[in-house]
Amino acid sequence: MAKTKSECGPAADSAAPDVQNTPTIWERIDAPRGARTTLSHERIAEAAIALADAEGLDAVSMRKLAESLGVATMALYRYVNSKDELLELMTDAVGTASELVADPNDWRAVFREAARRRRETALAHPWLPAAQAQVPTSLTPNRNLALERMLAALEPLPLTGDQKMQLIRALDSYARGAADGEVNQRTMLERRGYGADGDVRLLLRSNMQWLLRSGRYPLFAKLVTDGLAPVDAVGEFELGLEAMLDGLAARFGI
Amino acid sequence: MAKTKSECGPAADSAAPDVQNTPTIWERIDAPRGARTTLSHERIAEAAIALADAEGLDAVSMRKLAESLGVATMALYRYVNSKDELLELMTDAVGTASELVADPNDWRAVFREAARRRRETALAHPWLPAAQAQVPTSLTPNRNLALERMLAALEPLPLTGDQKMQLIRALDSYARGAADGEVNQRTMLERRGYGADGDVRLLLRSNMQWLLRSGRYPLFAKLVTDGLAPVDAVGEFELGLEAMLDGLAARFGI
DNA sequence: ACAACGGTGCGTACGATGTACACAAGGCGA
DNA sequence: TCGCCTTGTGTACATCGTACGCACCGTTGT
Repeated sequence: MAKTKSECGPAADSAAPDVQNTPTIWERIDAPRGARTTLSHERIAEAAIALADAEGLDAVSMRKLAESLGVATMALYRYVNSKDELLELMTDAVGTASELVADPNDWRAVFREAARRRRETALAHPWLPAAQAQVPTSLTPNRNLALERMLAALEPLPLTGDQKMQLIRALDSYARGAADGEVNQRTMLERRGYGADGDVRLLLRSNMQWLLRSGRYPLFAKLVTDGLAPVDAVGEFELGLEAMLDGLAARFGI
Repeated sequence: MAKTKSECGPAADSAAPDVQNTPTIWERIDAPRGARTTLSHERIAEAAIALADAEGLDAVSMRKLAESLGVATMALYRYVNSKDELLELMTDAVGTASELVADPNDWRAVFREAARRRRETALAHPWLPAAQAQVPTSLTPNRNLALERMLAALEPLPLTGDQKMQLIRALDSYARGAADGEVNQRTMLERRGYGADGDVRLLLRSNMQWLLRSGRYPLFAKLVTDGLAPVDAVGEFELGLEAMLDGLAARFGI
C-alpha cells in the first residue's frame, strides 16, 4: 500500500528525531468529533471486519465498505487517512480483550491465555495475518492491553524490565507463528477445494504425485505413505506452548 | 488477490476429492518449454525479488516487472497464471537453501540452523512475511527441502512420524513468529522515519505522549520511563530458540 | 529445403481500486 | 438568526490485474 499520490517530494531527512510527526490514528481517534456523526471509527471497523469475515480481505475495498455503510466512498476518509489505517483499525478491533479468566497472579496461566486468545482470534478472522503483515503495527491499544496484563503477571517475579520483555516477546513469537501457520494451512485447504477444516493429508495426497516423481524428498515421502495421524491442531499448539513456557521458565529460573 | 475474472460460475463442489485439480505452479515448472525462450521462471523470480528488495512489495506490479525484464506485460502470463503464483515463485526462490554447515546428525544444530536461516531470509527480504501471508503456501520445493533436512536429522531418534512433524512444526512456528515480528518492527521504524536498524525505543518515545496521556498502561509506561536496554535482536532470537529446543527435547525425552 | 504448427511474446481493452480535490449540507456557538 | 467549521458527496485520474486475439518464430516431419 502506501500509494499516497504526493510521495513527499524531496524526501524527509530520515535521521531527524521529530520528522514524520504524523500522529497515528490512535492519537486522533479519541479526539471529540464535530457535527453530523452518522459515522464513527467503531462503526467503520465493525463493518470492515464483517466484510472481511464474510468475503475475505480482498473484498474490503473503500467502495464496498462505504456501500455497506450506506455512505459515499470518500466519507470514510474523514476517519481514516488511508486504507492502511483502516487495516490498522481492523486488526486492533478484532483483538478486543474481553474478560480474562486466568488467575492474574499465575504468570504461566496468563501467558497461556494470551497465546490461546491470539490463536483463536486468528482462526476466527483468517484475514488477520495478511492484514498484519501488510500494515506493520504494534503499540495498538488492544495489543498494549495484552502486554500490560502479561507485565502485571510478571510483577511479583524477580526479573528486570528487559527480561520481562524478552519473556513476553518470545512467547508472542511462538503464538504468532503457530497461529499464522495454522491459518495459512486452512486457507490453503480452502483454496484447493477442501473445506477449511479438512484434513491436511488430503493436500499432501493431491500433491504427492509431484512430490514422489521428483525423488527429492524421500524421507517426507516415506512419512506420507507410511501414514500420518490426522493433525490435532489444538493439541499441537498446546504442546509447543508448554514447551516454550517450560524452556523460558527454566532459562529465567522462575 | 484471486481476482480472476471468471469467478468459476456454478461453484465447484467443495467436497469432491479430485475437484480443483489445477496443478500447482511447481508441477508445471519442470516441464520442458518450447521455442523462443527469452524468459524463464528463474529470470522472472529473480527480477521480481530484485524489484521487491529495492522498492518494496507494492512496487512489484506485472507492468513494472515486465518492464524491468524488457518484455511486454502479458508475456509474464505464459509463465505464471496469476500474480499470486508470482508471489509463490518469489517466496520459494528467496529460500534457496544453499550449503548447510550444521552437523546433519545433530538434530539441535540442524534445527538451529533452519530457524536462523529463516530469520535471516526474512530480514534480507522484508516483504517476505507479507507475501507469505497473502499467498498461503507450503509444499514449495525449498520449504520441502528444509523439511527433509530436519527429518533426516531426526532419523536416528526413536520418534514416530507424527512426533517428528510436531517437533518440526513447533520449531517452525517460533522461527516464523520471531522473524515476522522482527521484520514488522523494522518496517515500522522505517515508516516512521527512523532507519530500519534504529532503536525501537525511539518508536516508543514518539508514541509515549499518547501512551501516557491515557493512563491505561501504567506498567508498560513505567518500564519505558525506567529505561530499557537497547534490544539485542539476535540474542533475543537465540534465547527463544534455545528455550523452545530445550522445552521440546524435554517433552520428547530426547 | 520447406511447410505447417504449436508455443511464445505483444497490444489493446476493461473493470476495479485508492485517493486527490472541490463542493454541498447540516448542526452548534454567537 | 447568522455564520462557520465539520461532515458527507461527486467527479476524476493514475494504476492495477488480466482476458483476448494477433504476430512471430523455432522445431519438426516430410
